[in-house]
Amino acid sequence: MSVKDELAKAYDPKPVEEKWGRFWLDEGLFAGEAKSPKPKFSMVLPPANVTGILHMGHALCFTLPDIITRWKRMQGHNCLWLPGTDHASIAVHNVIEKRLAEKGLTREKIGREEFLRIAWDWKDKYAGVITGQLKKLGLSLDWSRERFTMDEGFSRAVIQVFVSLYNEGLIYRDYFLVNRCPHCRTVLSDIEIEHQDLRGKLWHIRYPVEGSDEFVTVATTRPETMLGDTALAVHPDDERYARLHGRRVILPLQNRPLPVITDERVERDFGTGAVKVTPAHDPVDFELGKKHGLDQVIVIDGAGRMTEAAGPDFAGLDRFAARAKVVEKLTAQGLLVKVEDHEHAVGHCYRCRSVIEPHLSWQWFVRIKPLADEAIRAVEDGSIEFVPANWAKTYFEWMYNIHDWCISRQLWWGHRIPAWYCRDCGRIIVAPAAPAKCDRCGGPVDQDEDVLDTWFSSALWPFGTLGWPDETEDLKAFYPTDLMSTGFDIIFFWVARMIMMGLKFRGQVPFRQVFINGLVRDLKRRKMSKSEGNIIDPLEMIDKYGTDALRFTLAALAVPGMDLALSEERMAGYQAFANKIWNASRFVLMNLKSERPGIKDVELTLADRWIRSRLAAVTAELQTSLERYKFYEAADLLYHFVWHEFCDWYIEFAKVGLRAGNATTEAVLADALDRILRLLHPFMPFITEEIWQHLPGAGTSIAVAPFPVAEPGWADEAAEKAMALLQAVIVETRTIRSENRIAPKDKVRLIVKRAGREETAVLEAQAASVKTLAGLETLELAAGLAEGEGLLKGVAGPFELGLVPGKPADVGQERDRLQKDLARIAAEIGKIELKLANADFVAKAPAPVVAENRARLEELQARQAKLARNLAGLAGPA
RNA sequence: GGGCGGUUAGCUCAGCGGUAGAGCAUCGGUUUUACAAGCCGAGGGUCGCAGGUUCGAACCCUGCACCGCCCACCA
Repeated sequence: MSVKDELAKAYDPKPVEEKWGRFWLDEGLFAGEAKSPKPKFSMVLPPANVTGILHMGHALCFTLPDIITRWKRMQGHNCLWLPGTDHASIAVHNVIEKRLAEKGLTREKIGREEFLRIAWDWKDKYAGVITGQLKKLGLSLDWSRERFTMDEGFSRAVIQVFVSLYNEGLIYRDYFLVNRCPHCRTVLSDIEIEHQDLRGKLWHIRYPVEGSDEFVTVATTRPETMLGDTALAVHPDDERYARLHGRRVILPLQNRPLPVITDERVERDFGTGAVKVTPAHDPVDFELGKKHGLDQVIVIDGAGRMTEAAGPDFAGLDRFAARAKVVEKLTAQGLLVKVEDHEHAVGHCYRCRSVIEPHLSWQWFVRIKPLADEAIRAVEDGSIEFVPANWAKTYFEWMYNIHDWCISRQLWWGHRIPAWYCRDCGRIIVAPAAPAKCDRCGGPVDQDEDVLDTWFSSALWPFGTLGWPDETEDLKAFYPTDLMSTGFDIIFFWVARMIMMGLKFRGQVPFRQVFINGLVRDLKRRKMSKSEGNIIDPLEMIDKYGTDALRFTLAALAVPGMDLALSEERMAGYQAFANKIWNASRFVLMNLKSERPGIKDVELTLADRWIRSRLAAVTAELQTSLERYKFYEAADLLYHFVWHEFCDWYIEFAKVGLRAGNATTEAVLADALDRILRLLHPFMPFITEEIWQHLPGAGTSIAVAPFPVAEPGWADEAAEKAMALLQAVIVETRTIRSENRIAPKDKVRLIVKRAGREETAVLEAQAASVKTLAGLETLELAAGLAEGEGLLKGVAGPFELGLVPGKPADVGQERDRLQKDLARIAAEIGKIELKLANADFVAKAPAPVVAENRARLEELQARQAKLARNLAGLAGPA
């Protein structure tokens, strides 16, 4: 491609994204190398849910690490970023079972085998949707290593982990009260339950005391569970109920005698101080039941319907219908004392939002404490670092209070539990492959019907994807990974478990750092949700504003760990930025001959030296920001530098140099653009690649071009000071013009009173540039400004300016402005004088601070004097 | 009940001990040959409240208020 190729007048992202997206993949630029002398940088992408559709949360969570990866790659790292998908068992079940239901079918009717066939078809068809959408984000993923949590190798890893934990006694089977979702028809772990405060009722029910006319009143939020009561509990020291110790009460509706037990866990102040105990349907009661040896009567089944044990009046009823009927019957029998409003937390399924039912059943559990202890240590000793650090607290809080993890699910889509039960002797065999027969009695065996929690398999993602349990080259080269980027909502679900499993099975942490990004919200700070209708769809945004604009927006809003408020306006702003880059590049390319001229130091103009000095500084600052994952800071830095320094000042100065035929300025311009593109590339990969490829001497791809380093020789304090001086003169002149309504086409004379020798020399040398940028007819240096000639006066740094307009100006505005300025300066002077008058300040503040204040005071006083003179000059002739 | 975060310009947010910042929005000017998705200029804030530490506090400490999350077995 040659420089002569015209760039379109406005940037059109679509063809560019299409072209380079394909190019990067075709060239294999993002493939990690198992054998490489370069330092490695590896990450695994949080596996995308196969039922998923790309949303803004993904866009954020993936764009930020992509910035890091692209940056590392350009710095010469051997980068691997491995993508993949997650089988998402409950979500897939919900989708498929809903479809079956539409045809009047259930999974039980079609059977396990047929169901799995449908699920695999479905997965093959739809997993591509999410991965296709991921590709549109321009992520530098190594698709040649894409994995799926149920692919052959990964499944082998899952089974091996299960077997090995079982053999070590870290996985066990138990008859336990667990959470069950009646809708999804599976049990769930504790963290899959979302507690929500609901306004409910507290029903007060009288239980007759056996062999007397007395009653005891208990309070409950779930009257239907009383059918399964097996005791009544009071606090041992509660004198109100001392008379009941050792006696029995009669359970209404069931006419069953219940023992009265005493336990310190009963809160005397809550309700009536007497509590019904239902070991099969309440977690606390379950424990009380175990402690006191109570019966466990199951009155609600796994589908949320009342069982035979609930009695003929209730059997078969839905739990909520049963509640109404229980209340009705109690009322009829005069046993309902009162009903109070009562707000309390109710558990809901995190997938379908149904009310959770405590459910007594045989399940598999991970004995988690030993794993958690190691995982806690890894964060405590800094082997793993949370960014921002305060998320470690959340992690610790959960880890210290962790409960055993229920990992069996009554579902079919997933990794089937590798446990077999002997039909004859009941022996449990846990093995990687099906045993032919019982190894104890030779009887036939049946495999456990359940599958494993999806999170059990995703916990192995960082090493399972790299080939474990085989000692592959990839595993050796890329484990442990360097960074994990994810949302705080899955710290417990996923991050903590990866740490535990990584340490257990690799003896090493799965990643060095965890970057926690915030939630994407709308401008009113609401969570984005379909029902609210406030979704900002990333694909739609890409379509409207371009991927680069979307990425830059996300980066610019990304304060580590903080939620961000996204708006389309913001994206439009960064689309404009992309366009600005585009046009600045067009300008540079238009002025560039087909080969880049060399840079001769002696030919460097002041502006050339200045932009190189700034470039060096910005490059260094960017480095710091990225190292700390301060994406917003990095984005802001680049935005400001490119737009307000490179475009607004340097290009304008360079025009003067170019007109004079300065080849070095041409070269500096091209070199600065080249560097700017490379600095921007991690944030805006597409537009930077497109433009960069137009530069003479471009390499294969900007994605593998070296990331700029701050050139130590480019820092140039003198140039920065001189530029500040020129900018002050130019801005002051423009302000005077604007305030006095001097039309831009009116060329004015500017008279500058000479100041210090060096400063005056700078101005003199740069007169051509100043004239162009300030729109001057002439720039004259004088020993003083004539008074009373209707000069419009201003102050710029050490200079006093006098402006002579072609036409007489409206001086009223100017007077207002001067007066305002003076007032402001007087206030500031007052503040500083007060400070300096304070003996404590002068004595105790560090010397440089005091000196700074003195200098500032002097400067302000000088400015005040000049402005006052200007005002007086105005007042005269006006 | 425990824990975490927030409160700074109209909006969204930086700043976290020494002159209050950005983007957008607002107002005024402007078709200057890279860009009107532009250019030039301007206005706008006792940094939630009350105490304290300090020569000095938006920033550190204490308390309070209001918002938002997370965890939790008062039925």
